Amino acid sequence: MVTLKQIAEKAGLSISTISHILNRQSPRYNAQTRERVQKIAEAMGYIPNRYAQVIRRGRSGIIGMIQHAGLLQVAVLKSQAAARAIVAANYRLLAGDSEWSGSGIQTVCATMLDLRVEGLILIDPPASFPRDELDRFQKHRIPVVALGGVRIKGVPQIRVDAEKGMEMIVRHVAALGHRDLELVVPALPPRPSPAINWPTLERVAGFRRAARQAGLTAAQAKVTFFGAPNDIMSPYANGKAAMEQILARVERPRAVLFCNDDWAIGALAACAEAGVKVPDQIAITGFDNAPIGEYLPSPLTTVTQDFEGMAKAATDLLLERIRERDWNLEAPLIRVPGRLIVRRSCGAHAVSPSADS
Amino acid sequence: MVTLKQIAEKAGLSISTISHILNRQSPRYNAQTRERVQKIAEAMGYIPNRYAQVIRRGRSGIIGMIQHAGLLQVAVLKSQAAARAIVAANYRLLAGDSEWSGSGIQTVCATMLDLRVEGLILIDPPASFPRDELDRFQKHRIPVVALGGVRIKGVPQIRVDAEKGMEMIVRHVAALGHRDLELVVPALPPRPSPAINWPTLERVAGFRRAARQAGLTAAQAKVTFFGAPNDIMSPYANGKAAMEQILARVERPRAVLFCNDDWAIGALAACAEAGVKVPDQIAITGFDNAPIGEYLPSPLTTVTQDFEGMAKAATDLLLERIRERDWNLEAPLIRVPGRLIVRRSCGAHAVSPSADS
DNA sequence: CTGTTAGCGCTTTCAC
DNA sequence: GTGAAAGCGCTAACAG
Repeated sequence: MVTLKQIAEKAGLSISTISHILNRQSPRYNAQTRERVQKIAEAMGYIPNRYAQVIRRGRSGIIGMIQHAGLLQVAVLKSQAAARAIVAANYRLLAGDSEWSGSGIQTVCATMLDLRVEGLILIDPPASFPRDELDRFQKHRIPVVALGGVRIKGVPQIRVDAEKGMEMIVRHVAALGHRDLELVVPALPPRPSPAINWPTLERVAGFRRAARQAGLTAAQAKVTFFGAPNDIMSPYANGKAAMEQILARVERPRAVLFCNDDWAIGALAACAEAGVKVPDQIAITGFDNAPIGEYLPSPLTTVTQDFEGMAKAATDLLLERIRERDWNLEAPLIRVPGRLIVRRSCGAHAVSPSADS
Repeated sequence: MVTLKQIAEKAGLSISTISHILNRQSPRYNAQTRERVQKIAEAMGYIPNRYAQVIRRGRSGIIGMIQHAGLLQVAVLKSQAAARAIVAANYRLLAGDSEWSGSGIQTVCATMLDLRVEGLILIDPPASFPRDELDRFQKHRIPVVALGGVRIKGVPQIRVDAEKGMEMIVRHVAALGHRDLELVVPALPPRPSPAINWPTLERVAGFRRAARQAGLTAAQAKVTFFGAPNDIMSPYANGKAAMEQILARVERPRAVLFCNDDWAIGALAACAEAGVKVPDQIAITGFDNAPIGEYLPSPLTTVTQDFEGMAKAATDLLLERIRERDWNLEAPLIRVPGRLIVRRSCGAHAVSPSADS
């Protein structure tokens, strides 16, 4: 690899001069010299050694991002939006895809740490995110923010307003004349810490409130907790299994609401297998607006989020904390409202075909 | 951040001693001293400064990985498998998604270069991957390998045997009694270089050969090139549009074969919208075995790949080239056979319900 | 406008 | 067993 020294020799100048011209864009040099040096560097294929720069400058200029892209399209959308925001802020991005699991996450965090990220952004962190890894960042005064996911103590978070989102769906479904609603949410751990502020519980709250306002009885607004806690690996299978269980009952609900599109996709599969027509016999809704939702045989009614704006906000929050090194420990939770997207799966088109999008 | 110097002071030893003990696992020290030093380092939260290590050692220990796929589940599966292989080989991973930033691939490659990756693995590179970026790596003697994707000159590649895969599907579909097959493949650029060895063309070849062997006439084995060349951003939309066009024709094929599951998903949506039953009226197949394919209302018949094994092979190839710095320029193309997965979308279950998986 | 110099944190050779 | 010293590629304060 070409070094400043080699360029300096070739140009007959000193190393520091070359450094100034090449890596500091200093205007205080003779235009001719500057151009000549630039030409030489270009010709030799010089790439500044970032390791040397970082070690001298004392900062890495890197922001880390940890996600679990897995199967979920929305996680990818979020991380892409965050990546754009980070690059736009003139930072380099170090992306890590832990599978949110034991050794995966350790490895990723270790890389983040030894590459000295200046800040860390978590995409949809699960409740199982290891506390001690987080503490390590805290200890080294590396600020962390979360985009989506579960509330983590000391970590500022930007996410969709799950409660309001659920309310929108319930209101819409109820307005279509559906009674007997059922909300399916992933199971919580045995003793869910109330401090944690689970989006799931917010969804349940929104569901119940809106159902009440729509004049539904408690029996007409059932909530089912399903699956193993923190199981994010098999959303389709979970959705399918949950739906199968519902379909096996004597009395079926008229509409089943899911926490995300992926569970809803599994549910659609269960319905197809059982020969149950969506939305004619049963209505299904999702949440998050995964791109594929539009391309299912029964396109999903769902709630979308402003990924770009939220990612920007999360990044800004992070940058601010990076700047003022002495950030206090209050960690805001910012809920951003989503937007209802009506498609066929809820049965809206039986009522008013023009209501799409 | 804690440095060796600080630890040395606290321990009353010299920096080089600490360095040996901590970062070289040297056994040549007094066990007591070693333990004491380790304790101190632990307590102080020491993390070796990788920038300093790299600069001294002269190698980064990082392997880069570039992917270029947002919505496609299989790209994620491949990259996760590759990531595991890289970590298992004791390298750090630097992952970049070309979609992740404004000027995309440029930015990502720049990061790869200035973090001095020792090798680069490309996940499903498109034909549009810029040649000059590749040349830059070549020039700096950084080996590059591709896992899947389009054939690139000078880049060793491991991918599924597209031709054989297609043959398997055709044979299966023909055995079910379907005549009038149609293969839909993404359009190629105006003058596709024959040197490039397009997987698409291999698929076409496999399709034609197997059709002939099954006794189908040319008219019974149609090939349609669809969409804009190199458009990997909208697989669902493309599949849907292609299918709509087919459904609009007076004479419809009995089975439509797609190049990947994502196009097939779009096609299923088109069928549902048009009220065409899959597989009763028309059979559909995909390719790649995206996890969601199993959970569609008409689960997709498809071809799966050994992602883990292929990723391992690609990584091994890369490591070998990193090791022998003077790698010659012959770049093998290794085709790994896939495996047919039969589900409902092809109509197999109408014939023999037990043939699943 | 250009060059000298003193490091950044770490590794490694070689001497004690 | 341990430490002194040189130096990796680069930056920045300061001198000329």
